[in-house]
Amino acid sequence: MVALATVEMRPALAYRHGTDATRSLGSAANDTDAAPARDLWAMGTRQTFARNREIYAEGNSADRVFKVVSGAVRTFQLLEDGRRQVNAFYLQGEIFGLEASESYRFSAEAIVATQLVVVKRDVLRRHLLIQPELMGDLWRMTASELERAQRHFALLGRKNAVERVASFLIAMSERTHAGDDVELPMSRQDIADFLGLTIETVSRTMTLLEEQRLIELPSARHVVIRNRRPLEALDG
Amino acid sequence: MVALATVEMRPALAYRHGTDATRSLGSAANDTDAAPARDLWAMGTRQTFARNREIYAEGNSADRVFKVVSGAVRTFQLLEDGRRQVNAFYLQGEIFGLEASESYRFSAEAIVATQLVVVKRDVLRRHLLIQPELMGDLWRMTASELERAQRHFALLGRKNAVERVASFLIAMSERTHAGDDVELPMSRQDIADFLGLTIETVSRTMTLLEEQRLIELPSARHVVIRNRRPLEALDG
DNA sequence: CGACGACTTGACGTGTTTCAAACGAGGTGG
DNA sequence: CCACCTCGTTTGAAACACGTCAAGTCGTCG
Repeated sequence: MVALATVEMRPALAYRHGTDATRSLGSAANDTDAAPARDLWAMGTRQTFARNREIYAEGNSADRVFKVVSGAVRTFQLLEDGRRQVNAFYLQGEIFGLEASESYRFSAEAIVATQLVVVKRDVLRRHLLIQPELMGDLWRMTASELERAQRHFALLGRKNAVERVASFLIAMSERTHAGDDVELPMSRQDIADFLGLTIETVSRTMTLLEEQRLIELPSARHVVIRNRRPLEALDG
Repeated sequence: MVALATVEMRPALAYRHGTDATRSLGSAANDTDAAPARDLWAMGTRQTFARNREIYAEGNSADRVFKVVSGAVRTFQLLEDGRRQVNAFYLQGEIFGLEASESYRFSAEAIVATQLVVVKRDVLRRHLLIQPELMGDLWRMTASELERAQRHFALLGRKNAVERVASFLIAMSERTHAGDDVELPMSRQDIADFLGLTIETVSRTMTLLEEQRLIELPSARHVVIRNRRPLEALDG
């Protein structure tokens, strides 16, 4: 798919691929040129959501983009028969809700009490008129989501329960950048629906990893990575 | 994710979402304004690949974009232990190989004898300097890929073998737009690696669908959809 | 302290994988 | 033209991983 990003547009708003989306759309770093209103997120409003509160629903008009200030968010789809597919989790500094289409294709909920920066579509649109090179950033953000989706998809394709849970824990530990201590904001059910497993299998697998001394479980939501290498070996 | 597409850039190169990518990047329709070299693909070169020939490998510099003229292409990743995850199939008129990063994240191979239009990254880059609004098209193309990946991912998440195969057949019949007759260019192994199943399960499932009169199988690669509704019901 | 929700553990059932063999279409050579 | 080979596909039987159903434990909050 042709890497153009660095070529025709100066990376005023550098996007670090595949990792966090913190610095996208001019949030923090690389603000070398001091054009006014370069930081899109500064134009946003803050909003807090209580645990399990809906942020938007699938099918709603996609009129806002969000960035997580604190807390955690899940996006998901409900299948007719009640099965739920959790599409992604978004943690501090990560961006979600950017759609190329008219409406949201997933629902979004706060997993725990969550603070967000919200930018309205109109604002983003007006911003784009002034700064058309922002379009490149939108592209890279979507590309990054695509990469994440493809990675996740490879995981669901041909991996067993242990590999899935291990991959998940490794990914979480990398995203929270808190070393070997991982505080999970989401429930076992969330994890299960994310990994395409049942809650019981997730639980049993966690216990198994603990028995094998790969992790410790001081509490259900607190995981300590004890032996990272073999855990990463289970990953891709 | 904020629908901006139709707002700040005129859809010189309309992209039909989620379906085929034929008309993207100015190939055919909507060329209302007759700027020179508006059709990017006209600037490409043709290239043919024999069955099972590599088009590019994972990790190669992402220096070309491709459009399928005839034939079919698969993109995939190989896991260390030899397992293969087929990421996508590309049929006539569809575009692949567009990366926002520096290198290809999948390998691509011709499934059957395949003719492609190839556009070099340099050409696309130069094109973008003249026509920066093309960037919006790149974005929409990536967004469309994302949508496809997410759809596929929901499929792998929580669906059984029958549902997966049914979804696959429905999707193929829609993409080939040849009514109820679907000619499958890919092998059972390709399908299995795409759906996250084994070749035996795919085969058994096909037989099962035939026994239930939902499809006919004049030959292994030729599927006739006999009863579309119940098949679609198995889909999402 | 008691109750509720989240998580864990156990026993059992089942769908998919695994291993193995047979089948069938297409191609080659006698 | 038929025997033979090959490769992809189908079919069968058994093993296994994960799901299901059910009970129990843990932690939190009133």
